[in-house]
Amino acid sequence: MDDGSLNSAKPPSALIFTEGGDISVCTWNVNSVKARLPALSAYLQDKKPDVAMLQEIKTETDSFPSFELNGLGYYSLAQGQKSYNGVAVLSKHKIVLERDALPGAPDNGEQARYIEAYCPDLKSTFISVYVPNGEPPASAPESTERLEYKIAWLDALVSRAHALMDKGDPFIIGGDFNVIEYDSDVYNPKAFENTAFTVQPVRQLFKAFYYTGLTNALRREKNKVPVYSYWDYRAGAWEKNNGILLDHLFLSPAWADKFKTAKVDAEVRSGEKASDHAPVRCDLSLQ
DNA sequence: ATGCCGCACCACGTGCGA
Repeated sequence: MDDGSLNSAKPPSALIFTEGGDISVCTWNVNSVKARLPALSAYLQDKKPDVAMLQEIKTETDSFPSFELNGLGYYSLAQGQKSYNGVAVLSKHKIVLERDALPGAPDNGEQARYIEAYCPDLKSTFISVYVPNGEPPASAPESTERLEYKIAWLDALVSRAHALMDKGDPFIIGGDFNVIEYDSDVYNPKAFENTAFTVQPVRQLFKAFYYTGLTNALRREKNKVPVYSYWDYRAGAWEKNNGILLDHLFLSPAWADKFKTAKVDAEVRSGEKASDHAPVRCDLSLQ
């Protein structure tokens, strides 16, 4: 079972774990792992993150490109579904699957939005999350079903964070939270007023992550200009810097103590066949 | 802004994303 195709051969260039070094972790909504394979490979070779949490792989678990990524020196674990959603964890160090669904999720994990991987070398759990969008479909603009699903999902995620915090072991949650925490996180707050990204219960649940004792890596940086991680493909959003900050890395206390830097690798958004999200990356000291 | 763009799929239109 643990020698399955998704986590099989030892990567040829597996990084040797060195005491006292730094490690780098990132989260990236790739908007289809297959369409993004060239850009993803380039990014992994450029930044060499030790662990990458991916969202919107948009493919089934069995068709995740684990062999290609293995060739780049990464183990991978994926939880996919056809066409939509799907999450994965890549790691230069061996990882084992802990959970492939969020405990207490409103649909019992029918939508692939959560994966939890444990890394024995780093003695830490890494969790990739893709929080539901929550906006109603165009065909039923008044419906609140999706928003209710999002709220229930976020509520379950906060509960999971509490449970992990109670266990006391190090962990990092990375993902596309689909929440606009502050008005300054979006180019045009007015346009997102009273949407599933900003409504009070959604923002409240985002704040609840801080109350569990988690640290938002990007917020440790004092940025003077708006920092975004998503730019719509449409209407020249990237060129106009019409972005939104949606992607975050949450660190458990042990990791927060080792925080060095965090940033959005925004230049990735301008690359060939780019995702509409850029990676968010954090360097951590192992000392 | 009803839309734009890019992605996947029983694919040459439709649903979805944020």
